[in-house]
Amino acid sequence: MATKRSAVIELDDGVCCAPLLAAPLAEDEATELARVFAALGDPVRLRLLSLVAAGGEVCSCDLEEPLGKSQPTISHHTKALADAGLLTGEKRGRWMMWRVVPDRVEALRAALA
Amino acid sequence: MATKRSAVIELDDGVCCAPLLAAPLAEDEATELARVFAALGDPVRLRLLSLVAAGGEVCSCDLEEPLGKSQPTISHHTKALADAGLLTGEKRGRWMMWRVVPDRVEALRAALA
DNA sequence: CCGGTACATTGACCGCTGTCGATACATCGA
DNA sequence: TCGATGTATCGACAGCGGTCAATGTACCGG
Repeated sequence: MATKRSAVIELDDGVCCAPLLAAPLAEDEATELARVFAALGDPVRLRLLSLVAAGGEVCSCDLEEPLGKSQPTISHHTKALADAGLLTGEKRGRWMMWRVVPDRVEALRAALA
Repeated sequence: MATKRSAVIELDDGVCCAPLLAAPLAEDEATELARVFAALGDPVRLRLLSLVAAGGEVCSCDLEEPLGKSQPTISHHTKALADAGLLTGEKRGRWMMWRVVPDRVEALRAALA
């Protein structure tokens, strides 16, 4: 389907800020929001996110050990969080440096208002 | 497993308020938080939640039509949200009346701080 | 150019979950 | 008591998603 790729853009364009508890959510809004919440619906990804947040900037290689997961699994989770717009990756040399996207987290908080 | 049932109690006891982005999450905390986020990781449940929030108090029978899902499916989702502590149900006569738990939503917002 | 390193992708396995029809249970009106 | 109504549960099915070994790809040092 064509809508598969990027939930980031749509969310940043306003869907995120529609308060969940104020008015009934449209199906499209609900789908986009659910995609982001689903990205947080895994304990490994939550811990990964908090590790990156704590470190400010963390490379994938430094995540395998504390999370106790294989390298492909780490890559899978970072991709999932990046697709949800919660993480941003920058390739620096051989290392992939990850940072959280504070605006995105804040948007989620706004959606729960 | 014995820890399957209720994520409600543990979360209310403080796990919820551990800010995600401040310090690395412990595995237990991450598991509990992920359970709640996962409950929000479905578009039908998000719309259900917003419908209940908008109505203040809504019975299951009034959810089938706007959500376009069968009665067992509605029951499944209300149970999932209730298990996550986001919904409270009270049986009144033949009807099951649902209300959102604002404290729980606020706890989630706090976790994203 | 070559070997090693960091990461991404693929393929496969398996458990979880959203969905519905059928059925059971509870409650109310007559 | 009986039938009707609102929910919950069960069984089954299909698709999604987390996991890892194997492999591919990009980058660096020598």
